[in-house]
Amino acid sequence: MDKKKLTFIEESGLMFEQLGMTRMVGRVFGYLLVSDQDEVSFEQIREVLGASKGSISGTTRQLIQIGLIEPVSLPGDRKTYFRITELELGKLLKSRMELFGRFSKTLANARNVKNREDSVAGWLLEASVFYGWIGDQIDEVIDKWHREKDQIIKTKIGTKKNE
Amino acid sequence: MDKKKLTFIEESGLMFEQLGMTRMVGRVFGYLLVSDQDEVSFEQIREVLGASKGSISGTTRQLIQIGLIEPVSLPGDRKTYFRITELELGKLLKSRMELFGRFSKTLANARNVKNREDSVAGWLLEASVFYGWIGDQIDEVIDKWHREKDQIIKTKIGTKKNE
DNA sequence: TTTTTTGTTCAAAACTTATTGAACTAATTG
DNA sequence: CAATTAGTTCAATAAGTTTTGAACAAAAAA
Repeated sequence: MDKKKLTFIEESGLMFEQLGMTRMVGRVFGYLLVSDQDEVSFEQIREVLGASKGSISGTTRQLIQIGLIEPVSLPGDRKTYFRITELELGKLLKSRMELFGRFSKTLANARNVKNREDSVAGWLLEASVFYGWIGDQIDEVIDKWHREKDQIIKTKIGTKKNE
Repeated sequence: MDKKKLTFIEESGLMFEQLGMTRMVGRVFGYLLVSDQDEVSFEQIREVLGASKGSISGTTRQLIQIGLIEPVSLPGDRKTYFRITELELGKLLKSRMELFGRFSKTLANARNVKNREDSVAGWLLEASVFYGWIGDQIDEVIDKWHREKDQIIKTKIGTKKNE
């Protein structure tokens, strides 16, 4: 396997780790991203990543659960293959934003628990409104993306040439 | 200490854990949020949370580093006190969005590593543009918040009464 | 200067999470 | 049906992280 690809796979592992998932999740996802095949077999993943069957089994399960990859089975072939789910963009972001929604609720709750209307209480009110509001705003931005993406992508590629 | 507050402190711990920080970080922050004092001493935090000095020392350091709390010292008092930093809203969100910026770069990089212009490559282009673009959009949304927050908060409180 | 207070540091312990590997199940082939 | 292949499960282990606690440093008080 191409050295560049292996490097990329490790990078991907580290990135996913930073996003709160495991390194192995990032590696498997990274491998499927850069593979030159449409789908890759369980055994091939295990071999390239040098991991155990148990590890690949658990990791692919997680990735399927998150929705980042999907299993593929072929007639006349008992192996399981995997491929990248071409996610609707914004879904991952939306799910991350839900964390902020919960953060917002916790902040609102903090306010109820306080015995004093001090400056922190004022800030808590503002913050809980903010994090609630921002969720809706981001939904709108994502809608805008779907409406205008062709234009946005064209523009982006255009400007890239002049960098 | 109020039972409601202790419950809140634990909730806060769990939430911060989910955001990728430690439980103790969440607890200290939670305690400062709901405390009825403007600032709280090191020893008081240690006592309420039933943790060691070493633990409080490391945790407060982290929280200061993130910018969520700040140390306060008083003349004629050798103790260190801590209080919530009344963060400009949106800063936390912005720093989280930087992760998406990096995600975007990683996706763009994956595209360079591939030897084939397949459907995943197309998706990678779209995704890397998306995650770059969304960062700017969110900056705009945050600016909008600062311009219109008074109105937004008033509206939110108004609707809350009718829930 | 000696003592006390306040907080820091860091090695060890406790805990948590990820990974392996061997035994197992399910499905297919011959 | 027996043999083979593919993948799962789970207990044991490895790896990593957090917390403690004892020794230490800094600063103020006596």
